[in-house]
Amino acid sequence: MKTSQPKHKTKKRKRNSPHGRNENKYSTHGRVWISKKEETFLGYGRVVLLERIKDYGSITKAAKSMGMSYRNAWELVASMNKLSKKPLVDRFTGGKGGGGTVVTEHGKKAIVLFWKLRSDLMAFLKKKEKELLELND
Amino acid sequence: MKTSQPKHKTKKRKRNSPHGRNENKYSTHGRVWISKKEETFLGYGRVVLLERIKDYGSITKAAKSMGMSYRNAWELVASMNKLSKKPLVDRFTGGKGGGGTVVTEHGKKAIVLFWKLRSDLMAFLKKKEKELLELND
DNA sequence: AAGGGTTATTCCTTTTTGTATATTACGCTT
DNA sequence: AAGCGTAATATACAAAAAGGAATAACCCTT
Repeated sequence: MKTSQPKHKTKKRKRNSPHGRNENKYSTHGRVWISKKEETFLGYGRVVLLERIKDYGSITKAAKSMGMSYRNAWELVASMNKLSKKPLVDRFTGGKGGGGTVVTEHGKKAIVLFWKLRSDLMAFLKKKEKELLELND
Repeated sequence: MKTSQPKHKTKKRKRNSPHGRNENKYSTHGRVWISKKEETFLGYGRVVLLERIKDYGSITKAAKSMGMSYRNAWELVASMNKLSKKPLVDRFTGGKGGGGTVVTEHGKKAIVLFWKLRSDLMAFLKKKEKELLELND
């Protein structure tokens, strides 16, 4: 899964001062989202939710798996589908297993596209963090 | 001032569809901030506040000028100064004019540095927005 | 000594946000 | 026809965040 943590710690060493104590360094943070008509379409939480739905086939289970209330999850899904010309998920109620929700092909493309956007942002932030050294004097 | 709007509309033409109606296009948005020890140090609102303080020499007037409560502004200033090794502003109470707050040289450098970070983010977002065309099919 | 305008601080109200719970509809399964 | 687990929806409650107002402290000016 895109959002899972690596199983082992990275070998990269945390930079300490030459005197051996940890410094409080400035760090850059950022968020990106995609919107349409002043309304949020895709953001980090929404895309994670989409992935969980893809994994579980159910809004209920997806919401529970990430500690989110069903109502909140449902509202996010409704908003995303409303703003997208082609739906990101197909929902059906009743039937085998009581119903379910599946991510469409278009939804999967949206997921990939957002992760690309976000990883590029992360690279941007990492690069920019080095420019903050002048604040540390 | 960095945050003021241009006096005249830009000549750049808004892109319409070939059929003449305005489309609802996807747009990218983003935010950046600088933090230290999991606490926000500099963000958009904070830096705008710093600039207003630089212009007015007073937290009270700066806050009023941007529709912010004095209390909120004071808390932001206190947080920024607390997190910065060298203070961003010097505050003095009583005296000529009742007191005041001035932005230090280090504070001015922080302002410039943050605007550079943010303008680079804006350029990044503008570039990334073109990659969203595949969502518009 | 009084005034003025600012910083600094506290208390309380209001607004917003999130959560918990309950109910209905649905359609396949048995 | 009854059961099942889900989507869909509404209501009430709780927690948290934001905002407003009031007050004290400060020190120069007059």
